[in-house]
Amino acid sequence: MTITIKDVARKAGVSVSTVSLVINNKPGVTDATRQKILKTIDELNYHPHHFARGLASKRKGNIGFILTTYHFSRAEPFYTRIFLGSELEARNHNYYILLTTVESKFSRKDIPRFLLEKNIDGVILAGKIPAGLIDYLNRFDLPVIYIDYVPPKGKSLAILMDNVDGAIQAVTHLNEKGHKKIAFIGGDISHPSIGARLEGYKSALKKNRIPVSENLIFTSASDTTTQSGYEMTCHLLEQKTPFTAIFAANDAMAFGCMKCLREKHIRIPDQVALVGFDDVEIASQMEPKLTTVRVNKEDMGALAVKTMVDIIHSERMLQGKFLVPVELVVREST
Amino acid sequence: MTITIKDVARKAGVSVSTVSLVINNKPGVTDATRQKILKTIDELNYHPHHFARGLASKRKGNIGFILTTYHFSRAEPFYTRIFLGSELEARNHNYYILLTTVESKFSRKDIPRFLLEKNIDGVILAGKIPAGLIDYLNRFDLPVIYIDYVPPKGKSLAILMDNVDGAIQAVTHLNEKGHKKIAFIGGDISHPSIGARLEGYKSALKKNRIPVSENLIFTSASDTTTQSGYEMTCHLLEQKTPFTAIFAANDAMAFGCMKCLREKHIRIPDQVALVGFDDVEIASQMEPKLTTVRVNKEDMGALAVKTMVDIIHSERMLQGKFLVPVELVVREST
DNA sequence: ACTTAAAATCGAAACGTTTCGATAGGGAGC
DNA sequence: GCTCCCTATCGAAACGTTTCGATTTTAAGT
Repeated sequence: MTITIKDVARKAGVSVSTVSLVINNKPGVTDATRQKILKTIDELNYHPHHFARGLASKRKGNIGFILTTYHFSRAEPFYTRIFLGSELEARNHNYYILLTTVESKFSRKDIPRFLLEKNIDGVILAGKIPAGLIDYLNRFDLPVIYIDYVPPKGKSLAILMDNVDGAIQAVTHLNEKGHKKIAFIGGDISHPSIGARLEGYKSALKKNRIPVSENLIFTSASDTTTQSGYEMTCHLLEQKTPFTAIFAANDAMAFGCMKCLREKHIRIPDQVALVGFDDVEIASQMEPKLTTVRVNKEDMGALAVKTMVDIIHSERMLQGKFLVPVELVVREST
Repeated sequence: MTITIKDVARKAGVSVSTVSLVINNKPGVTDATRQKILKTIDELNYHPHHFARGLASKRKGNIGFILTTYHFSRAEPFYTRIFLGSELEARNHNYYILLTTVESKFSRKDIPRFLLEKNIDGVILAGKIPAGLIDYLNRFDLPVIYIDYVPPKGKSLAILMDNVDGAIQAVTHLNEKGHKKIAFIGGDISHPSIGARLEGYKSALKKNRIPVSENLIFTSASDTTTQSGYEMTCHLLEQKTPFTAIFAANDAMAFGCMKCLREKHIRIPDQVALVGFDDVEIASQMEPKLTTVRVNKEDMGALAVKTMVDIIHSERMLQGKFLVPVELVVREST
């Protein structure tokens, strides 16, 4: 019933092994033969049997994709979009993505089956992943790529958004709009992304010969929520240090800033300009629409897969950090 | 390096085929032998090779899951959650879910690879799927299960939320709160879910001996957006027919109702009570928090997989509609 | 204890590929 | 025309299971 490589070989008048060479794009086949086989494959509508391939070769043709249930199912489709980019890119390379979620706290019952069955050529981890699982993973010599997260210890390959550059773009933009007194509303500085954004903020100020004033930097909040953004902004206002713009460490905090400014009847952007970071879905639906920094999420996912395929084929692991460029989206708040 | 069924057989002192029987839970093995083999499997930490299994048997151990890119990546994680339920359930049955997205308009280039390679035992389609793809699918004799969608023609098996019952619950709740004059704000009646909700509305009124007044039924909008909800509510108010409650066909429209009522300084729930449908993420964050009807999305996904596994093992296709129960979530708007 | 049927266990082929050592074919150099 | 080599092609083993017919064991009936 199903069409096998034998059918192709017979119809094309060659041996099975020659067809195999063609399928796998290997050298050592005359161009004429190759064309003939390709034509036959097309005519018969032949598709190699994934399982048979996986059995015979050591390659699995699958890439694992792990994220936490929380990250996957929350309303802001950040990791969902990253996955989407991965899936699309994987198709180009004829890989399947095996998506699985794990709980935020590690449990041995939770170990993805594709790991137990050694059913993948590599694994992509998106977002923060429980340390226990990372430890478990490191026991295999499987290629691992992190997206938007760097494990605290050990060597790794991570794909991250360029937070520093994003902050620089944001602050530079404010400066070009004439702002000199720019506040930073942050929190949880220990989080690498937030730290990087603060770093970019300072660096942009220096580049523009604006002195960095510690009075304008607010990082005492323990998280980066709308509530914290609200509170930090109130502190900023109470303190009376003059300022004309705010760079918030992420959009959630920026929404908090908006709320506080609105309550005090301070108009955005006339009296205070505001920039966020992340470009979450509702950023463009606020009043005023929020100027913010965006990363192409699909690109991050695609880059992870592309890199993974490279690693699998070259059989050499890579290490380090890939910084994906970000882009300033100018809207009404500046 | 990797542990195979042979290693298990050797260590347990039995033949490979006996081990195979045990792995597959087949009869014809002494309990003593079974226990011994099970123990050995555990000791060696053996896991059957997915590919080899797939090759030797005709079963693939994979279930395809298709939804449109649009449905997957929008902010309201409805289908994402359904997928999550499917994935969790699939683990219990030792199936992998192969997730892929397709564009909303069909293109031959877009046919999921797992279909071309015949790499799945069945396929689950969530949400509206392009007709071209459905036609293509029907050419195989693959089990197909639809979630939250029924294809317009042909026999099918669909898992749907119980819209009629949800509407009855909503209206009955309003009635219990003392409301007799309840308006229906809908739109796009041709959409099966919306039609069913209207039907449930009418049916609940009749059950409670409240006359159905066509003056209180608004279905002329062409879609079911917040904007339409807003406009319909304005019409309702202009018309002057007295009413004390609104049942909106979905949460988006309910938000539109809220906006209109707020503009006219009509207080919710004091002057007008409001019920929505769907329980989208932000329903619980509105002011006032919206009373609405919720379906357990994970359950829908899990049910689809459970049913699929049944079909695969029994080798008999099922047809019809499975209605998943819904639940009224009472919040501040009533 | 001996026969016999049923139950348990075994052995080998088959699934559709890849891979690698073997073979055939065709020029170049003499 | 005859070697020699290199390249293109081939054949068969191997991958880790399942499946089914064959064989052995067990237990029941005498």
